[in-house]
Amino acid sequence: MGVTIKDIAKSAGVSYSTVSKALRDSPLVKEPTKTRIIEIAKQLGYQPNVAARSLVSKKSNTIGVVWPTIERVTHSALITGLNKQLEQLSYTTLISINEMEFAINTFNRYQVDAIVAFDDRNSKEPANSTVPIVTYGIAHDQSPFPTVDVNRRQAIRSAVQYFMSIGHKRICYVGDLLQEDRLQEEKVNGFKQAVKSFGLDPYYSRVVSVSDLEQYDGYEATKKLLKDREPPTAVISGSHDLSKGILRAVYESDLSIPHDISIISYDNIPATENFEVPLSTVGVPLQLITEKLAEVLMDVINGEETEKRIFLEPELKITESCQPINGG
Amino acid sequence: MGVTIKDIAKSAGVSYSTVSKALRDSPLVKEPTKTRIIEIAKQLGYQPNVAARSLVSKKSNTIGVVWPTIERVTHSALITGLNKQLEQLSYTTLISINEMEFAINTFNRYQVDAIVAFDDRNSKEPANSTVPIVTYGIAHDQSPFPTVDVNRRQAIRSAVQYFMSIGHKRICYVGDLLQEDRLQEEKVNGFKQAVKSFGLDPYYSRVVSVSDLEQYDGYEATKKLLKDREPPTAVISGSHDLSKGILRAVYESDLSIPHDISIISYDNIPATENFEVPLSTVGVPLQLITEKLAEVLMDVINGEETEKRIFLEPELKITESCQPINGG
DNA sequence: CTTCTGAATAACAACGTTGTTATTATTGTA
DNA sequence: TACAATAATAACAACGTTGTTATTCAGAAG
Repeated sequence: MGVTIKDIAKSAGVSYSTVSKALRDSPLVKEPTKTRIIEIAKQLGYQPNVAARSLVSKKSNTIGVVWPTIERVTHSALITGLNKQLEQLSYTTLISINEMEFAINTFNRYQVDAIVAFDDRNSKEPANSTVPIVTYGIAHDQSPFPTVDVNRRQAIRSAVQYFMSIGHKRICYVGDLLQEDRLQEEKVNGFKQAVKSFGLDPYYSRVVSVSDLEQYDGYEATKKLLKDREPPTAVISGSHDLSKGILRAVYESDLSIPHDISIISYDNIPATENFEVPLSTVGVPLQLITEKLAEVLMDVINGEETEKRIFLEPELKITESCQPINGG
Repeated sequence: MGVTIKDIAKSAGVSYSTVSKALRDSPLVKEPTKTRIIEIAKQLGYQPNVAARSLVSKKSNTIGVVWPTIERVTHSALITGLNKQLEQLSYTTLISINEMEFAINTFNRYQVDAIVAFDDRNSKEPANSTVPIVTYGIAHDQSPFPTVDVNRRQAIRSAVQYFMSIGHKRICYVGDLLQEDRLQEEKVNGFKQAVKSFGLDPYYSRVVSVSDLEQYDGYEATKKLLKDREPPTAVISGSHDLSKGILRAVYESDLSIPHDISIISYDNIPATENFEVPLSTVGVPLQLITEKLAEVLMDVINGEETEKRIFLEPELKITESCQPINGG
């Protein structure tokens, strides 16, 4: 069925070891022979057998991604980016949506070179794994593997701080998820902490809950929020999708941005799509995250020492969606 | 690094071939020896090396899923279900989000036993693959691989037919996507065809476009729709999420379901979550799809002949969200 | 007390590849 | 012309596993 180097060898009239070298572009094979062999391989539609190759070389050039929460969209953009990043390093990405322990066992059997695990709320400590693991998500101290994480707490804090610096006193955060979600919790905590340490009045500067992170949830929450006697002058949104809904609700209430309300959105996407007003954002650009992840992966593969907790610092990108409180 | 059967053999004082047999539960090994070996294997944390195993057995017990459009949520529930289904057949699922041809090459190198490819609008004919392929999506005739598909056209047609049978004359379909998406097109075509062949007035029974399939899009479209002088008495929704928005918009307009408007939603989920009124649906239950996919996969793996085009017929589930036009 | 039978285990080849070592062909030099 | 030295290719072992074949050993039968 599958065409092997032996088939090519026979067809080219050389030994199979020569074929192997030719295909790996070894200098030990004469140039004309090499090109002839490569040509034949292409003609026969040869695909190297990973099993055989990784059996002898103990390398598979593959990264396994453990992603049990496929249904939550959160990480899909990140995984897409990581996939691209790794492709450039000539690694192939395989994804398992099974439960963490099972997935890790699978990848161990497959001898992938490293594993990326997305932190799940109910993930047990990944069992004994021969393959090195890198986790992404909330860095908890007990984890024995290097973790790459975004400093979400700091992100929201920066946003609050910025709003205060331009005179805002009533700053709300939209995006508290009722269900347990550590990533969201971090942001909420960042906000509460900031309110406290900056001495804002918690009556006006409060957290608004939503049932999910989609556009409609932001819309709904903001509608309610704007009915307050004294609505906020600045809003921080917990996600890009929420922001879309927030904007919609603001416009429907015949208010304008930034004149009546300033807004900053937590976001990983660098340039936000064409809204009426370009949206200010705070967060770590996706590419920075994937680059760091790829870097750490290469480190653990090459057995190099890595920092155990890597916190990526968010960037604040201010556009016309923010304005000083007494500037209009 | 990895512990092999030879390590176990040494530790148990037997030959490695005996270990292999013991772990595969062969009757050629005496019971006490067997249990002793298994015990040692467990202690050492042995994980069989897939590379070696699939090299000799030419089987990997793995199914590859090609899913380049990870960012579109459409198929995530389906893949989750398929994963479960295959797990029960003791197959492992691996996913690649790379472009079709690349992904198929990868899976060929990995010698997966079969590949499931989700039809992508711009998928070229999958190149020469040693591994059998099953596609899911719109069945186009030129494809040389078995295809499993849902008869979306028929689904929408059934809904129209049902509405007519209970007296509705003004029936709208919400869910035309502006971007090219063959799955959506099928539904729209089913609607248009039904309107024509059933002799409905295309002025009142029309297609409403949305920019995406999310809740807010349904909300927005319906808001506009209800402003018509003569809005429809029945609405067919193109997706579950759209339906949520449609319901919301109807209620906000102080209309009631089914008194003022009847609604049927295209959906793959059998029992729809707790809305105010349980939602009527038409579609093929997810489980039926995954079962069929798994079945076809097993067939192609075992080299059995399969039907080339498998169309799953949708089911209509009517609840209180529908009512005869002159019944209230 | 041999010889046979069958159970239990050991030894070995094979899977497709890579890296190392051995062999042959080619060239340059005395 | 003979002999290194080197280039090009061939042969071979190894990776960890499975399935087949060979060996050992106990007990049964003669």
